[in-house]
This record gives sequence, structure tokens and C-alpha cells, in this order.
Amino acid sequence: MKHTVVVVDDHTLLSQAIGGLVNDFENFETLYLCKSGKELLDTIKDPNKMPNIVLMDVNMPILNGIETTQILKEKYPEIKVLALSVEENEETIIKMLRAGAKGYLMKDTKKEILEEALQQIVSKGYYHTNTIAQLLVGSLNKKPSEIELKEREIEFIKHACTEMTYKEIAEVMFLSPKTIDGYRDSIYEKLQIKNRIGLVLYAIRNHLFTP
Amino acid sequence: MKHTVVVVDDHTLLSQAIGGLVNDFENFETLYLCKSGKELLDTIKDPNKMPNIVLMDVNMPILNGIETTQILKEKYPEIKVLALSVEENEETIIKMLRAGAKGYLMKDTKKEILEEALQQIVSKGYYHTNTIAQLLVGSLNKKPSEIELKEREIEFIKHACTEMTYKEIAEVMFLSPKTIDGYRDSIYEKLQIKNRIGLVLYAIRNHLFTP
DNA sequence: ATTTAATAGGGTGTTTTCCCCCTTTTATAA
DNA sequence: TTATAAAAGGGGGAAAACACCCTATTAAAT
Repeated sequence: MKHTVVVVDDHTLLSQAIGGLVNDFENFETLYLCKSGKELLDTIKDPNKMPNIVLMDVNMPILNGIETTQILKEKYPEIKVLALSVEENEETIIKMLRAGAKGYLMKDTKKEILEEALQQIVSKGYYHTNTIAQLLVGSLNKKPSEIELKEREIEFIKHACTEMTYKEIAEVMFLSPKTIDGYRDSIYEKLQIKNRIGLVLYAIRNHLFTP
Repeated sequence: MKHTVVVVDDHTLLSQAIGGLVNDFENFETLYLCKSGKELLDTIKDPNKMPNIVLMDVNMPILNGIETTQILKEKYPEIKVLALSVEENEETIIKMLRAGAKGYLMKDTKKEILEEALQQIVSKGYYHTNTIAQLLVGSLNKKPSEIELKEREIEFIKHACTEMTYKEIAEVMFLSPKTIDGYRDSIYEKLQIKNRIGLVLYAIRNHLFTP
């Protein structure tokens, strides 16, 4: 009996193509394809549509890879998630693994590696390349920092990524300009940045805001 | 005799997968895969490795899709290029078509559309979806504006996308802060923006700066 | 000889940044 | 249950940075 795989990616051509690739592997077959995390969660409710492995893109609309993986881990812990992404950002990779992904492949790996990864996830339960392993070890040593942003602060940051002045942001958030002032100051402190440009760059790099 | 196709994309998994997809099509076969425009131009010098069609990603390192397509048009005008990208930016699409691409597919199209596009490129010489056609018509009507940025202004914009103050930017560009002031003002006028945040967003959207 | 581009500057008002400070509410632990 | 401490919201005032005017010099291009 072949192991069943579901591909989740908003780019249809890619999911179809990768689905085809998987079908060529000896021990695996593609069950179906999804365009978003939401679509996967909706479909998977049907017990007949429960795969062994999910090949999950990280950047998706509606419900992204990280959130979807988290939900999968809670509701269907027996399903193994293999992340598949162009995103090389440390934070993202760590978040994805913490969400429960059993492996993380860059989209520039060869199909042989994909097969190898699928095999190992079945046999050993996980697959990690040297690259990812090194990345993680490196990041463990140098990042004990706990940057925690409050809900309201995140909301503010998103507004700060537009041409609005702080006064205008205060208005749409129903706050005094002085409160905004306080948000800004504490965020600058936490993120070690010097001005609003730095804030915008942080927001983009951490996917709080997409230009 | 099948039509030969070369896939150019820096993400190996995707080019392999799409190559496989193409091989499943009745009238087409994948000749080989390339990871960059440079690799394609090097390989294609061998007359045995000349394809009928090139499936070209737009965003690539070394030599991007636009530049590569331009060179192909000059040196090998008989090769037909079909662009394949996630980039929905009008400017990019127009640049790509002007460079000589015979069609432009988003990566979220279905494989049936890909086959259809390949067929039409062989038979009619081009393929354009409604989406692209509408986009082009729309952009012709509303954009007679000639936004032209000078070399030095572009250099300034890139610096403006960092945490540097204008004074610091003036220093690294060996200019008076007042000159920077002038650059800023004329750019704001041209781009119809109100502050530095708007400038950063413009720079990112138009690939002057990548965060 | 006149225009245009690039550079530099002056003046003025607004916005942002950075210091201090305060109250009220909400957890949380003794 | 009451200290006690975070979190969330608000404030004054000053200096720096930014935005928006408008003019002048210089050099290259027409």
C-alpha cells in the first residue's frame, strides 16, 4: 500500500507539478491538491481524505502554512507535515518546525531529495538537511531574546507601514497621539531600531506587513 | 516529432516538476532544465541543445527572465519564450512582453492551461490569457505618465530604505544635505507620495530595493 | 545663447523622536 | 485578600528630523 500525500500550495501549477512528481515515486501517491490551508482543513474532515503526509507551502493566503500546521498537529497528530518553501528566514523555519513540521525543504532541492525526505519521514518520523540543522544550532546559541509584541502594538505597526502620520494612526485606532507615542517608543526599544523606516523593514521581514 | 521545451527556474524542485508535467503532454518533451538565465545561454550555444520553446521564470539570480529573454530574441529569434511567474506587477509583465515573451502565465494556472498555451504558441505564435490582455489594455489607457528617475535619485532612494537619516545619506553620497532635500522633494512630486514611508513602499514594489 | 540638470542653500512649519512624568485597569502572587 | 506588579492609556516639553516652499550657481547640452 502506498503512502498518501496531499500538496498544499496556492500556485496551482506548482502543486499539480509536484503532485505529479510524487506520483512518480514508488511508495507514494498524491491523494489530492489544495490551494490554501483552509481548503485542506475543510477537505480533511472526510476520513476518506486523510493523508499520511502533507507537503505544505509556508506562504499562503487564507491560512498560512504555520497556522495550518499548528491546527493539524492538534486535531490530527498522526499526519506528518513536510514544509516546502522559498522562505529562508530563520524565524520562519523555526516557527514552522515548532508548529510541528517534520521537515523543511527549500524549493531549490532536487526531486531525489524530496523522495528521500518523504521516505525518512515515514521511516524515522522526521527529515532534516544539514543546512537546516546548522541553521537551528546557530540560532539557538545566539538568540535567547524574547521579543514579544502585544496585539495592539502589532496593529499599530501595520498602520505605521502606510503613509499615515501618527496622528492619523491614533485616530483610526481610537487612541490619543500620546499613546501612539508610547507604543512607538517601547517598540523601538524592543526591536532595537532608530526610526520608522526601521520599523517598516522589521514588519516586512517578519511578515507583519506585505508590501 | 515532439516540440522541445527547456524550463528555466532557480527552484530546482519546481523546474523538475514542471519538466515532468511537460513530458506528460502529448506533443511536448522537456529537453533539459536550467537554474539561471546564464546557464541557459551557455548551454544553448550547442546546436543540439536548441529548444523550440523556453519556459522562463521571471525572478532569477545571475540573469533574470527579462534580460535573458531580450538576449534570446536577438540571438535566437526562432526560440519562443513563455514567461512563468508569480509576479503580477503590471510593469514587470509589460517589460517581459516587450523583451519578446510570447505569453505570460501566472504560477497559479492549471496544467491544462499550460498545455493549451504551449499548443497555441506553436500554432499561432503567441498565447495571452484574458487577465493579461485586460491588464495591458487597462494600463495603456491610464498610464501615459513617464516617471523617470535619474541614476543619482535611484541611488538616494536605496539609501532612504535604510535607517540612515538624510544627513547620513548626504555624507555617504558626498552631497550636501540640501541636495538630498532637493532629491527628496522632486521624487515625492514625481511619485505622488507624502513621506519617506511612501518612498520605501514604492521602492519595494518596483524592485529598487528588496527587504 | 538659452535651456536643462545637478548641486547647494535659506526659511518655515510640521512631524517625529526622545526625554521625563502620570493614572487606571488587570493579573498574580504572598 | 491585599500588596504588588505588569499592562494599557495618556501627557509636557524640547530637539532633531522631515517636508515644503523658493532662489542661485555651475556645467553641460541644444
